Amino acid sequence: MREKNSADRCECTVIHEEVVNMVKSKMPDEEKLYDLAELFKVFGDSTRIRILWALSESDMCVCDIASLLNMTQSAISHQLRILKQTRLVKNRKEGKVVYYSLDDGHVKQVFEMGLFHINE
Amino acid sequence: MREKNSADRCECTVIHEEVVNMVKSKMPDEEKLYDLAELFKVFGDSTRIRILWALSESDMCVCDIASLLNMTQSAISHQLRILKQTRLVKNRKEGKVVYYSLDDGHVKQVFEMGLFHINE
DNA sequence: TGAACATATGAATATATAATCATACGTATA
DNA sequence: TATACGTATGATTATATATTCATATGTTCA
Repeated sequence: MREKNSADRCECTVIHEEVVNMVKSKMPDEEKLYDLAELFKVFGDSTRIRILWALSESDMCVCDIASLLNMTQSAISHQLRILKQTRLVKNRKEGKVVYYSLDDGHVKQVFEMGLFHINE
Repeated sequence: MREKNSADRCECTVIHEEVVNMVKSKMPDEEKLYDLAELFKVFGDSTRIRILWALSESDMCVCDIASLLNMTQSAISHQLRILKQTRLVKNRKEGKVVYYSLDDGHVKQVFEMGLFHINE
């Protein structure tokens, strides 16, 4: 029955039904794959990735980052919010100044994985 | 002089000029970070990530994938083109049928890295 | 050769999202 | 307490991109 519905939607004959069923049984939860895509999406923007890279070198305040990347304070602040929501960065407030830093060590590992691929 | 320009753009005083200069000297090439963002962007779509995951289980033809993911053949075909351009998948033709498979082993590693983060 | 089918693709549409702009908020200090 | 400054944020705009739709391409087989 599920196959029928799929066939309706994909408008083509299932060529290898056994393969499809096997793969379907092994696929992770839909939700988990969506979360994974969301995580990668955060890394998939050059502004955010440059912010993350910068923070892997040193904690910095919003103004520092804006200066470093030659962008407006507002643009940086918006992106930092996204990075914070994803728990990739955290911040601490000292008076008027807010310092941002990486929230965990995985960020660097994900970077290295990506560069490894590119450098081939 | 570079600092002046940055200050113009970021519309705020550089708070820690030494930090900014230090980080600036350690940042990878702009181009490399853009490439990295582009790579992650490809992973940052749930359709593409589900395709990649499926192909990590078994080679499949376009029709199989469309059936598996309950999407149209056209949508899958468009996404496969992007995955092929990024050299994440490759294909072989057998008659009318085109079989897609992962182009290298890094894909799986990148997945695992991402899931590791999510599962915390 | 013509019909059927698997796949690819250009154009159009719909939606997501990054940057900008104006402004609000919070803190230090004069 | 008024001003200056660092930061945050809602609304708008501009752009990117995922999907759909219609159709083209290429292959098999009768």
